Amino acid sequence: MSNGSLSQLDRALFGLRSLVMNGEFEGGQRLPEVAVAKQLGTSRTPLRQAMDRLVAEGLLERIDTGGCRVATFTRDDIADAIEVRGVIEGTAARMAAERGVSSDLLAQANDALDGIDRAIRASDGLNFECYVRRNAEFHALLSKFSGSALIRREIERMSLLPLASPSAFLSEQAAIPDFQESLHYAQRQHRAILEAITNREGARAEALVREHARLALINLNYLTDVQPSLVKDVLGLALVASA
Amino acid sequence: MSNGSLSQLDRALFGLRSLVMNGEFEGGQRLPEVAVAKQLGTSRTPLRQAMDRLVAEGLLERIDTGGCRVATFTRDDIADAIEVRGVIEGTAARMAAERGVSSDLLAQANDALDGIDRAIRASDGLNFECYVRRNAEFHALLSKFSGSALIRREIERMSLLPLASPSAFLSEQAAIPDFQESLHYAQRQHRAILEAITNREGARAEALVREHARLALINLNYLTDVQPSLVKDVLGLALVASA
DNA sequence: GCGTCAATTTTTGTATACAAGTTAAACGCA
DNA sequence: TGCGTTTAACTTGTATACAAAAATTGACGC
Repeated sequence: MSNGSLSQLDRALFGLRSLVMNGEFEGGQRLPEVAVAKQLGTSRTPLRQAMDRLVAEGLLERIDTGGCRVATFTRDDIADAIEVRGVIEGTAARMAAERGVSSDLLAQANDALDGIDRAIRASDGLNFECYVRRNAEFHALLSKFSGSALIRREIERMSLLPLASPSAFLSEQAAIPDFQESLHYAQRQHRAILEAITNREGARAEALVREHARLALINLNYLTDVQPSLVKDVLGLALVASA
Repeated sequence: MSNGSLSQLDRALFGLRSLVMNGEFEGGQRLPEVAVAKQLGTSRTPLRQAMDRLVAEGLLERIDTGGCRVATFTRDDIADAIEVRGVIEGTAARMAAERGVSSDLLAQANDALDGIDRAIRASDGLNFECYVRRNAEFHALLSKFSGSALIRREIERMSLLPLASPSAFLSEQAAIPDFQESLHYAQRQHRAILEAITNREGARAEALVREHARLALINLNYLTDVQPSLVKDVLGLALVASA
């Protein structure tokens, strides 16, 4: 059961999540179990489990009379999700500062930030793939810093919501000049966050992380207002009403 | 399916949650599906769904090789859960202050607090049942104030964790004199929170709610340190290691 | 006496059948 | 034509059967 090959449940979970995120279903549409199960090449039992999990993730919602539908999000929903993610990440940073972080972990975070510096300042332009990887690494370490499994789980949870994750908008904007400047700004925030945690400045760390999270919101607005042509490529944006 | 009688899933969910919360199973014990299903008088299918939901709630955890076990909590876990609940409730309060709350909702909250006053100052001593009801009402309104369905859901989620809810420790301590004084303190915090929200003082509202949430932590410590005889009656405390 | 391997038993993961409920359509009637 | 009712098709909820995997037991050798 725990071997390399995926279980039917995992197949159904990944498959359905991908279908929904890519906007294969109309927002608000009911998902008939038999049809979707056939589409995913599995039976109703694991599909049903997958649906339950996606309901818990917030991607689907239950219908009173039975079954599930695809959830729809307003722009305000996305903004709230980003804000809450920032609030919990901020709590992780504050806890890290208050409780202290091992020098080993701090060094790992420094490494990640050095990697981001190299990715940004590469002689042959931005190494985008490397930036995304290192950025994810830094945020993962941040949630680890808290020392609380609960906090880590909650941050992961919030990051599963469409467009709420720290790297939700990265892949679409690599070529936009304005955006490259924004990466430098983000990196300065990263450095400040790590400094605050190292200096045990809890309130500062928390405030910085909250502000840092708002970059996702800024990117969302920039994308829909200035570069609407890219909107169709952003994973999960199809679920946002009138976007 | 949506009639008055409970579905098998609901029966399994409520039944299993109650069994686990009451400590009917050893912490860390594996839950064999067939046996538990028989105990709950249902079949494996709805029980399995119920288990999935309890895993999402954090009450059970999945075993790599299959199945579920009862989750165990350290005192630090409880403290973290209370802190995160406070942080999110605090965010709800701050958002309420920033975005503004309709006078109708504010009036309802005032009513709830008036009810708490009456429950505390009743001529024939504390009306405890009334206090609990009104307290829950106030906290429900607080999460509603945010105007965000996401925030409301997250607060509900955190309150499901054992001992993290705003009324987790109330029922056990009604007879303890020290505790009655603590109710007055809590009520002054309630009033201050509502005042801050009314005055659009976001930072103050957030800080007050965070501090208010810590009452749960104080009650937990008081209970285990000063009144260990009551420990066995507290719902969910059986899941806490060495308590 | 203890560790290791094999066989057995238990337990889970998955598919499927069936019943009960829900939605949609067809039909009749005003 | 519009509306209410009945019927039909579909969809979900639940139980159960079966196979594959894991845990347990017991035997055997060292």
